Amino acid sequence: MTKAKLPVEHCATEMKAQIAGEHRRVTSYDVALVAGVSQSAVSRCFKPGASVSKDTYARVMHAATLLDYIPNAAARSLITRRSNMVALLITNQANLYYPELLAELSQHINARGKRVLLFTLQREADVDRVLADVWQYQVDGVIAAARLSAEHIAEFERRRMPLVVFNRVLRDHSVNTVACDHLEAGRMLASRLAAAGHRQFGIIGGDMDSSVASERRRGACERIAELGLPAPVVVPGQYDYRSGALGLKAIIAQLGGVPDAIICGSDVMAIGCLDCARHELGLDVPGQLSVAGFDAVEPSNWISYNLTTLRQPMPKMAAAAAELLCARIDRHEDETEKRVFSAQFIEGATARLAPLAATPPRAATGLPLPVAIM
Amino acid sequence: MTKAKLPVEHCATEMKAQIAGEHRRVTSYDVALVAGVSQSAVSRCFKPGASVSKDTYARVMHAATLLDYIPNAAARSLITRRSNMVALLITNQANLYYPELLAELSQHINARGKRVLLFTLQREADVDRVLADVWQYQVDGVIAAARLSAEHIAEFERRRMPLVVFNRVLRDHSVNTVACDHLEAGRMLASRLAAAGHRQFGIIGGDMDSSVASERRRGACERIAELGLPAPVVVPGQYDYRSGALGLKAIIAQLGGVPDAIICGSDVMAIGCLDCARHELGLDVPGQLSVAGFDAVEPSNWISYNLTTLRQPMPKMAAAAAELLCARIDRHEDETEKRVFSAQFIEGATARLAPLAATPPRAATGLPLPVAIM
DNA sequence: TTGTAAGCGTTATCAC
DNA sequence: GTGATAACGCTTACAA
Repeated sequence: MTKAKLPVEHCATEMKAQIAGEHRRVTSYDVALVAGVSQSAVSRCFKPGASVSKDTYARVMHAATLLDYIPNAAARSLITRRSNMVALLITNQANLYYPELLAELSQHINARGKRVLLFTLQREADVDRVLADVWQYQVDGVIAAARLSAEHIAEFERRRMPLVVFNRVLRDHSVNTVACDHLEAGRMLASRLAAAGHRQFGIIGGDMDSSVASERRRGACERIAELGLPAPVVVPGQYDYRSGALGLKAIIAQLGGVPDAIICGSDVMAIGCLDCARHELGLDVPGQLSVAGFDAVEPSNWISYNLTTLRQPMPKMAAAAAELLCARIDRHEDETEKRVFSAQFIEGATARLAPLAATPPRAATGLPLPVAIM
Repeated sequence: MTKAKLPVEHCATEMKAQIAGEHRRVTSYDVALVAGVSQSAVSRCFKPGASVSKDTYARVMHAATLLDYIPNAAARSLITRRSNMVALLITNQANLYYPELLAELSQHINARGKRVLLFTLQREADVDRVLADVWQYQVDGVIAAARLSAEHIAEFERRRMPLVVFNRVLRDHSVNTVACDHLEAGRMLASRLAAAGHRQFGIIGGDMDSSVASERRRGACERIAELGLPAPVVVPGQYDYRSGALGLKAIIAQLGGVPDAIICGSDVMAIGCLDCARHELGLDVPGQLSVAGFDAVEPSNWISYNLTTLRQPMPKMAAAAAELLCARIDRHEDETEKRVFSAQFIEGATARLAPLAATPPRAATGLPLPVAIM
């Protein structure tokens, strides 16, 4: 009885050897031959929801496993014009400081049946070189966590390439965008600190490469000016630990003394600033000096720091980016949308803060308070 | 005179409109038509080092830019059997704790003209599901920073898929491997601490998912036993900050007192342990208790911690992985190789250490001391 | 150097 | 439900 079943198996192993010898790949045609059906029948078996008889399906699948057959995605994408790949443009810096971003994005994209083709950028300026590669690989869409010029945007439109820009707001451009409102976050932080009586601010910005940090700085400066407080001392930073200490010293030097509060463009700089203030300069934080950052990175929550900071809702943002892109790809939605999330204030313990009642949320955005509805 | 040149431009714009209307892509055939050459001539122009006349090249390139033509990588890979894509399998945990790994790998792979197709794993066990996708996408090779079973390895061989396993040593398998010697690192740390007089150890391991942490634990335990010291108290951990504090308390509870030293499977756990010891339990580190970790993550170097730890040479390891894989892909090198790097000891200031002379490097590996050469 | 023509391994469109 | 056949957009002998 076992003999009756052998022919197929035997044929399959023989064929596998032959295929290997010819340096070919196992194709749907080979499977068809073994299964005793047509090549198109094999193709249908691998297309979810196609009409195939139970019997055909079983024989094809059996032959396929015997031959280790897997459909070739390149050939498929040639005819379907769908690669099921999404390009992700991300700066090394972004991945370094927000490693969870990649994980979240990747999960959401995979969950929608697509894969991530990764393009990491040393600097934001590398976008040019990288985009040329992106076009070649026939990706179905792009998520760009990097700054794109007007020309870049235009090229995406010319090529009808679905695009979602992540954490970079491009005004005057009709582009799908997911971002955290860093300007608002900067304003919010300045408001909360001002409300607690801080008057003289120091600001450690990000380097010129980081639009995120500069938005935060701008927001804080705007709000400080609106409140009629003394002009803050602004110094540049590189987004890293060392910049925190350097920035703090630069601010003290420029000011000829210790400011009331220092706003840092990122948590890592804030932690650098904090360590320097406490351990090098012997300052009492927050007694003599308040220090605040942005991002709520993991260490900001550690006992040694417990930093006053603002959290970007990364998981939500990642989910939104994947959703927006897939809507354009799969449902050909044409309307562009900008989803802007607010940062969440984390009180921490490195800044003196007034009770929240004194600074209602709307005040933080600089908008007039709404009239009570009832 | 401008009119003489217009026909080509005019023809191109007209053709672009038509192509868009037909919902086709711009192909090399379209370019050929505009340039007035054959399709194969266009193909040759995009193949580096092909023989094309200066004139033909210029006309083709002109037509190509007019039409926004870019060769289709899917079609190319179909015929060349090269996708120029490399799959990278990485656990979310690995990316979270070693974000620079991704950047380094990506850079090296891009530098060799290949792209990274990213497959992130929630847990190491997800490898199964993910591998099925990997085969479809016709990648040229795979770097796996995840644990692979013997069956997985066998499948790679059956499919003749080049593979480099990263930071997981698979004994009894002929597989290209790049790793840090975590066993040795564990032994080294135990040796250095023992040499400084620590006798009673506590060990906070990684969870079962992390082979890295368990190798480290095994190495430390081995060495402690060899030295005839009391058996260490070993408690599990999740690789995160919280596990450090929980682990410390569990160890103290089991031991009925504070051990001489605690070895943590990762820096983040070590930092958690350190914060708990100092700020919660009021212990003097390293006066009453030594704490050490592994990895030399960025925060370990911050003033507040200055952790005793061991660094994996990540940049070198990433470079080695890319090199090994590309050698197999591009030069069809068949010999498998295991490149194992040693971790670098970072003294830090959270453990009491004896001067190095007392523990020469070879002793740390458990090998007999070499006879002096001179 | 250039053009012709035969694939690469699928999916899609038809008749049957 | 199933099987021919024509794409998809490219590379690569081979002939000219």
